[in-house]
Amino acid sequence: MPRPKSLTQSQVTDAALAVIDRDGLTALSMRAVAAELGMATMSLYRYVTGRDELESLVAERVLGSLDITPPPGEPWQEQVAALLVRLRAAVAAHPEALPLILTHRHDSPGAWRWAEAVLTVLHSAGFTGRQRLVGLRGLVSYLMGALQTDRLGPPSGAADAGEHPLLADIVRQAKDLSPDDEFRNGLDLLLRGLADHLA
Amino acid sequence: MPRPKSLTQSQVTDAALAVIDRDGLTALSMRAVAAELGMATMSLYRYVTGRDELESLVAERVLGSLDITPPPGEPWQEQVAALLVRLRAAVAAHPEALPLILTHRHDSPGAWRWAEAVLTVLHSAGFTGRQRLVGLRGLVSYLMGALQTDRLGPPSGAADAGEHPLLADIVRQAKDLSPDDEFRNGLDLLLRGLADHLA
DNA sequence: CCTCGTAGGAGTGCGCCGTACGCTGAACGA
DNA sequence: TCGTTCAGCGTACGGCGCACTCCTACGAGG
Repeated sequence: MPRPKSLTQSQVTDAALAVIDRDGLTALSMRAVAAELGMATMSLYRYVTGRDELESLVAERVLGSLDITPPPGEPWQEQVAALLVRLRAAVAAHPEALPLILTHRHDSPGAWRWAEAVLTVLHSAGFTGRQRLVGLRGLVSYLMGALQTDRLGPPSGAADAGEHPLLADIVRQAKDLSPDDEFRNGLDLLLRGLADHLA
Repeated sequence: MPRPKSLTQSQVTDAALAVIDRDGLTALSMRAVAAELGMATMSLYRYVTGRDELESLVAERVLGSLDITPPPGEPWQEQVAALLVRLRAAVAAHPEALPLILTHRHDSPGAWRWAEAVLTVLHSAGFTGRQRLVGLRGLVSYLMGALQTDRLGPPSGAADAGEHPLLADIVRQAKDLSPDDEFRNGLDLLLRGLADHLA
């Protein structure tokens, strides 16, 4: 009987993500999202209980869109790697939203589905429950840390070479290694460690 | 000639860290720090250029207090592990300050000294420049991610067992594994991968 | 076709935040 | 004693998240 809603929760979420991508996470405010939609600030509260829920929705938007079917016919290492690379890509598509995703990854259905997929691969590969625990946590920690590192960019080069020659060398070498390759190399370290455990 | 300062920058930093430890990072405000010191808000600006500098100082307080001498006579794995465990302990002593530390770790002299120490161990162990790059970045990413994971606590158990049996199993098993042991186990995965590279 | 209950958009205001600016008065050399 | 300098602080401003209150206009019952 009454007037129909003119927006959906999904549209509000999109607007929030657009603000974050364009102006950064610090620019995210109810006022900014409302402006993005051409509405009054308080109108948003018809679709969302508050800022916290809006943040959850943004995180779930990113985490819930993952393809969690591991590439068939590959060894378990490649299947795990593919799942990690996909998650990394999805988050890296919205680098400014990273802190939100880190905060909400423990109450996101999308993140649960992804974790279950990784665990399924490890289970099929023959890892015990304890090994799966250590493996998943290690992989996820590495991924989250790597995303954070990428987002901050290089160490600003302020470390002077005289006092920290090896660190300066690292900064120099990092220029010739793409973030994607670097991530994959670090990931291989973990996968190698896991394979040793299996044997 | 004028009235002497009644505080030091260090005392202001301590007060900020006290506020963070007691009431959380969101409670950190210039007003709160001033109240902690029994001063008016604007008095703080005599010691600190603004909130940003205060945050840097807090991060440096944590990162700059690290013992960076690796335990002598141990194999390189144990030396690297010790450095990582120490950094983890220092940050975990102020869990609420973690986001600050993550943000400022690239412009912190204390963090540079620590990184140089890790690289020195890897260099002595015979790793090439490229291997040191991948190794350090992998180790640091894992550490940062693990700290983040610990801070968030367990996955809130909301993942229902029916849909995600393996994940539910992980949550159950995690209860019997202390965060310290879990960290060390994940770290061993990386160290094992590194050792393989060396051979 | 008219009427009217109600869903929902918009305005206002409160209590926080960081911080720019300007005043007051204490401490010390002359 | 006086002058100078600067520590400490009061005020004010613009921005934030959010609670509350009005007013609009939609669409079903008669």
